[in-house]
Amino acid sequence: MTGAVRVRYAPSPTGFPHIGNIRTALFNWLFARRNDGQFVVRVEDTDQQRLVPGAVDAILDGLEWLGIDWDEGPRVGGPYGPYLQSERLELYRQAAEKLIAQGAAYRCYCDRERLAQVRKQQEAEKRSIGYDRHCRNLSDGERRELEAAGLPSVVRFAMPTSGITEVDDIIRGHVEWQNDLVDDFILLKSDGFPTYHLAVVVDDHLMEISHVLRAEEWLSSTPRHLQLYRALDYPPVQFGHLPMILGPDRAKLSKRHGATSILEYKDAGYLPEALENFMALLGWSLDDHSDVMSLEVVKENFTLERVGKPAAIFDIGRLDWMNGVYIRQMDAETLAAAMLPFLERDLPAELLPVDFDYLARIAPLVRERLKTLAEAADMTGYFFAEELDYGGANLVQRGMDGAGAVDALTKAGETLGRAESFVSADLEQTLRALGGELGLRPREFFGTLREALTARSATPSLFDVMEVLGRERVLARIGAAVDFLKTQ
RNA sequence: GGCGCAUUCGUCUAGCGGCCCAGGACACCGCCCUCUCAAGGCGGAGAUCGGGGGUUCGAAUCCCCCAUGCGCUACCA
Repeated sequence: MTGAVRVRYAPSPTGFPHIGNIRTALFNWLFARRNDGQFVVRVEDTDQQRLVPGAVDAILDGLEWLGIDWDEGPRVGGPYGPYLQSERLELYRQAAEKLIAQGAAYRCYCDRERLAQVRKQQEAEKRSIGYDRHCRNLSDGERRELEAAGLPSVVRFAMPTSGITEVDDIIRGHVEWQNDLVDDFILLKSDGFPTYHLAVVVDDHLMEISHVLRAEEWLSSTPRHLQLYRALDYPPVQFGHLPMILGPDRAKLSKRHGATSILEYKDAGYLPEALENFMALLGWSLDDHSDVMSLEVVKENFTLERVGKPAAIFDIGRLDWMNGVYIRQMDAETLAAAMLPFLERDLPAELLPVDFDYLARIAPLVRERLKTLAEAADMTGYFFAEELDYGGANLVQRGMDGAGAVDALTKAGETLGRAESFVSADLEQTLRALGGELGLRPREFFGTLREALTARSATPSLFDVMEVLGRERVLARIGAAVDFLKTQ
């Protein structure tokens, strides 16, 4: 890598950042960190009409949640600020003026109506090449007249009408376009705001960005940017167009694909580590066998050479698996702490606050069963409940009858009441013995006990559950189950 | 319609001329473990490498054509 690496993530606050946007941020960050470079965040808020309130914070909060830190940008400042394009309008205006002065850009007075007309016409003739350059060849006199009439105008770039523009994209390789097929795009809108094309080139230059790593949807705009670099006499950056991330329907990721905002993944119970690991593997790979790896490992090994070209389809099932892997790696305390906010959110209010020490003993029992933290309340609710609802419980296991179940539970209660140890392994031993005496199969006996203690058919190991519940709760629940059976 | 990019199991991918009649992972199926559910272990099915031409002793890997998908084609980014 020659020269200092400075990359940027330049989100537009016209919506909430989805996996694709964040993956772009992640790759830029990875590239910066791997190459001892700087990572800049710049907000591209040049579309005043489509601004979404709160989007900037959602983007920044999302990055912070993931631990993607930026060296310069909103919230942290930096020597190349401001980092909000809406506060840099003068810079773009100057660039546009300079281009006009040297004949590389011109004012265009065409209104939307005429533009629509031109488009319609071209469509009918099946030759669409964008703006027809109507205002490009206006005489000075005509310009003065239009200006005097006070007509609103935009500034358009005068694309070369011959030759080609070529780029050696770090990821795509050599790509070229015929200049006469690129139309005279708008630089400055009539409201004085720049378009993306002008702003991105001016800022990337002024902020001394070395590499532009962005999604592939921008590849088609690259000849425009390259021509702008040339006209402005800026040394061009290195471009790298990242593969897109598509929804399961193979279309560009959007709201209809479920969770859109990165923060929604947080609420859905995904761990930042898992999400990052998952995203890193969307378009990048380390080798032929590594999938679960820490961000640290990804960072150490991240190179653009190993970024793929084909678009990737976002498969939430794989994210679920990855999340489960990371949950299983957590120790009891950490998992409990991670589960806590979800329990506070999802558990019935009367069961709060949650006793953290109790939670920390529950955590290991559900650790290998959780795919997301959002399942925590559902999976652990019975530990906290005062009373269980046996309405849907299967207290009488197949092969037993009601009387047998009452008998089994009663005997179990008596035995447990005087058990010396309430530790899982000991409980298992005594209950297995009791089950044998009662002539019940483990499946029947433990199944009935499980339902009595949890009102569920699937739980962690019965004896572990009993140990954590403790003798008092266990006896109370067995008693309640017996009462329930007797009133049936 | 024009321009551009892409194309290996359903999905994420490995592969950069012979190690590949294609490897790993998720999901799926079966078996084992087992008090249920998971987790874990073992095994299975699943890709004629989009199709067709070349180049080469030899191609998933290089070239050409076609098809398909996606992106751009806005005073949106």
